[in-house]
Parts: sequence; structure tokens; C-alpha cells
Amino acid sequence: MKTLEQYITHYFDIIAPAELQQICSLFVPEQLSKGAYFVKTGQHCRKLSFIRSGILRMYAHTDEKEVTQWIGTEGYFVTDLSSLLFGQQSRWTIQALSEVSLFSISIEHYRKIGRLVRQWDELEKMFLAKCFTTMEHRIFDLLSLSAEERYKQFFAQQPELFNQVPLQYIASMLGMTPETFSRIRKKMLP
Amino acid sequence: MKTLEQYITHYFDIIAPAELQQICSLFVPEQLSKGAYFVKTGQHCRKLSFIRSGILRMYAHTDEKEVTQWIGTEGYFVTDLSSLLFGQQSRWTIQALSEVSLFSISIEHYRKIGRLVRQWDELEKMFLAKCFTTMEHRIFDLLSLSAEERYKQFFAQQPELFNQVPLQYIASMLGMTPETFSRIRKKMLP
DNA sequence: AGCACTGCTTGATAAATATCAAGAATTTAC
DNA sequence: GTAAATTCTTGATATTTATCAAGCAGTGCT
Repeated sequence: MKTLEQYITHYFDIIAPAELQQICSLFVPEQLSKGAYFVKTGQHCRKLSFIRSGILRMYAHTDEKEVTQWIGTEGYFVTDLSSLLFGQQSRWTIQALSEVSLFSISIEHYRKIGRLVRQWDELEKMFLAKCFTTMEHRIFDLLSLSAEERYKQFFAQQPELFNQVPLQYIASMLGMTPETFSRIRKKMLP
Repeated sequence: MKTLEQYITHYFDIIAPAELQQICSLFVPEQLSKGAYFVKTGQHCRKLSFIRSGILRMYAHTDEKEVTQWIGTEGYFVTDLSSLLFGQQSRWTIQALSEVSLFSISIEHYRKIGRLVRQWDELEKMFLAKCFTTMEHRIFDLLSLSAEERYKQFFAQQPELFNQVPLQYIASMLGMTPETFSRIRKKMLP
């Protein structure tokens, strides 16, 4: 568990100390108990948070099934960007998979940052571009890798997650059924 | 074929006429002959263009295969965002699938826009957020839809593309082999 | 016209992945 | 601590998708 300053500078790395302080003062700590919702499909997501501890899952429903889009752990930010920035209803439900501790900033306070920090627009732009690139990368992986390769890659990146959350959610996020996930997992173990 | 003003306002819709004129003056027309490269993997992409006419394909190679990430037609913008904004080497190759006519702006001129247009940062932010959302949507589709469903959905969105580009590229973009694509296509026809 | 080239289709077959069902293991709730 | 609920595993089977191989259909070239 790090400080808010550290979480922020991980995403927005070239902020002067004084400005960083100002930004931090706009955040408030927040707790979610296990099972609580950060935002639900159809609601407006009006905040952005850094995960101080705990795990959150972002998912949505199709007609038949539930699709996990993302699982976030300490250090990640969490929000529905399109709901936050465009004021749309959220496509996603974001739910706490454990006790969760957050640093949160409301959309109103978030908008203030631009007035406090001179180069904020540039930083925010880079932040969004980074988010875009991450998604682009993920699409490439989904187009080019098999289920087993996606498993391996994700396990290499976040092995600790595999004993912290129900595996079915990881399976869904990787685009396979829990059964397929289980079989690949068994194959990988020895 | 529309005017540059129309292409720009499609993505950045609330610009005053005078400012729009200034922005347009930074673009130059450009032609690519069929097969020519807009950018190649490993190069730096230093421009952003609107497609006035023609078709471009963005792709990359894995060890075994070539993966088409995107096919762009009239009205779309084309660039490697992460290369453009971060100065990185491009992951992608972008190639003209036909004679292509573009309006292009160099990165140097692009950076000038911020000084010309007061609310540019806000517009650019929304633009990037929109790009992000599009990618997020696409991931959801790849996670939740079968090959046939992806075919149907894409056909519903861009049917004209199906007789303008080699179908194998569409197949790749949708995450299936040309054979599978062909079989689904046959099934859909009658 | 005839020939190479590229892209598309088709069939046969194999491999990957999903589905369904049951049981084992783990976690949660009281 | 025990019962209930949830999650995970496993097997049998079905479906989807990929692979391989061959042939066909355009297209451009000379």
C-alpha cells in the first residue's frame, strides 16, 4: 500500500511537488465492502479512484452471459472513462471482489485539476493515449493468441491474481469458459 | 468525398469557423498509390491524416501470421496514435489497399493547433476518449461474440467494405481464418 | 488468347474450445 | 462447526474453428 502521491505519479509522472499536493487534496479516501458496487450498468460514473487495496471487477452482460472486461488491483485506477468524460450511462458494472480501499476524486473536483496544474491537459492526454494503447494491445492479443497463450501471458503478468479472485472471472476476461481455463491451468501446473 | 472541414468536425465538432479554417490550413493533400505505405513497423509515424478517398489497412505480424487490426475508408482518420503522441516506433504497418487520397497534418503542425484553438485540449481529450471507448467496445465483442456473430455485426456496420477489399483482411480483423470467413459468408448469402 | 498471380471456395480432417452434467473442494453464513 | 452456497474440476460429448490441400475464378500482363 503506497501513498496517493505515488499512485498519481505512476500515471502522471511529471508533476511538480506543490501541484501534486494540490491534486492530492482533492481526493478523499473511500471504503467498499466486499460485494459493494463502485458503479452499476445504467448509472452515471462520476468519480475516478485509485485502488489502495483490494480488488475490483468490471463486467457487463450480454443476452446469455456475463463478460468480465477487467480486474483491478492495488495501484490501478478505476472508473468508467466514457461515463466519466462524456456523462453517459455506464455500460459496465464495477464491483468489489474484496474489501476495497480507494482514493477517490469526484468529477467536479477532477475538472478543477486543469485549473490548478498548468500542463495538466498534456498529462491527461498522455494518460488517455496510454489507455488507448493498452486496449489496442489487448485487441491484438485476442486476435492473435490461442486460449492457452492468453492464459500464459496473463499468468506471466499477474500470477498473484490467480489465488485472489474466482478463476471464472479471469477465464471470462481472457475470453474462455471456466472449464477450458481449468484444463489449461492443470496442464500448466506440473 | 467531403471537405476537410467536414472530416475534422466529425471528430472535433465544436470548433468556431475561424479556428476551423486555421486548423485546415495546416493540412496538406497527399496521395498514396495502391500498395504504398503510410507507415511501416519500426518507423516513426509523424503525421495524422483524414482519408479523403481510398482504403488503408493497419496490420502487424506475429511469429506465424499477419494480423489486420483495422481497415479505414473515407472519413476515418489514420495514424499510429502511440507513435504519434509518444514518439515511439510504430507497432503497425499501414498500407494503401487502393489509390488513396489524404489530408495530412505533420506532428509539428499538429502540435501548433493547441496554440491556435483555445479549447483544443478539451476536444483532443474527447477525441482520445472516444478512441478508447471504441477499442473497449471491440474487446467486449471479441470476448462475447462467436465468429458468426462478429461477421454479422461487422457486415451490418460496413457492408460496402465486403466488395472493396480482399476478404482475408476482414477475416483477420474479425479474428478468424479466411476459410471460416468464406463458410460463414456462404451461409449468410441466400 | 494464354499464362501467372492472387484471392476465394470447398472438402476432408484435426484441433481447439464449448456445453452439459456430476461430483469434489472451498468458502460463506448462521 | 455444520449446512448451504459457490467455485472448481473432470469426463463425455458436441460444436466451432483451424488446418491442409486442391481446385476454381477473376485480373492483369504480354
